[in-house]
Amino acid sequence: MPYQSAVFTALSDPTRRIVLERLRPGPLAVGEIARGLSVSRPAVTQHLKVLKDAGLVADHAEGTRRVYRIDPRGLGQLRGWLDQFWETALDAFKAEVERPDGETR
Amino acid sequence: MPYQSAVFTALSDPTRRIVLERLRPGPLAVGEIARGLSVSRPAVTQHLKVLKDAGLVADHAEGTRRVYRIDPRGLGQLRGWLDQFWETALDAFKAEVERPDGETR
DNA sequence: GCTTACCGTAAGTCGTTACTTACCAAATCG
DNA sequence: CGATTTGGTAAGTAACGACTTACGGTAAGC
Repeated sequence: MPYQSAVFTALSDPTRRIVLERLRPGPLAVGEIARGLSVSRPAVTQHLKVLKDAGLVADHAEGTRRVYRIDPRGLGQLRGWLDQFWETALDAFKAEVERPDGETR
Repeated sequence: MPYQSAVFTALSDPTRRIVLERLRPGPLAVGEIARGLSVSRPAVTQHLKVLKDAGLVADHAEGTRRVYRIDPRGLGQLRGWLDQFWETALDAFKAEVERPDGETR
């Protein structure tokens, strides 16, 4: 099960978000992901480990290659947090606006 | 306008997420946010600056106190990213599942 | 079997960041 | 006006994180 905190940590790095973007059209092997990126292949491997621990990608062996794909679970985790937060925060926000003047407590 | 990358960076820190949680029911002054947290008040101020730069909170002066509240713009930024990513990634994911056998390209 | 391709891991380095204490400015209250 | 409350800023430190090069291990190809 993906851990919420791990999802936020994983998404905080720009390179990892680029990796996710590259996987969006479909699965890719590590070398294919690294090709065109500005960092080395081992760096990509390390990023993939973080993304995997967060439940954002999944992998499987394919001969000597290792193919990674988007894992919907991590995205679902984020969506759940956002949906819940969004709703109650917006309610509070509206209630605040409708409150008479500067009665902030 | 909140910058996408700043939103992810801001949300990556656990203490900042706790600050957001504390603001969820409604606006609070800096001292009230810091009270009960495990970090000092100046640390909270620094976190609030990061959250503000990301468009996740907004503030206004109220006498000598400074009141912070959730800013919907930052959350909207995140939601936009997630919605777009979610949709196309899930399409690719489904297409992958329905693909005959191991034809990974 | 030997070479080649592919990838994960180890170890070390450098920059960033979250935190603390100390200090200063501004508004309120007596 | 002086004292108090409130909070942002400065400076210094310690820990973390992203990166590199070097290495080892496994599957495929000749």
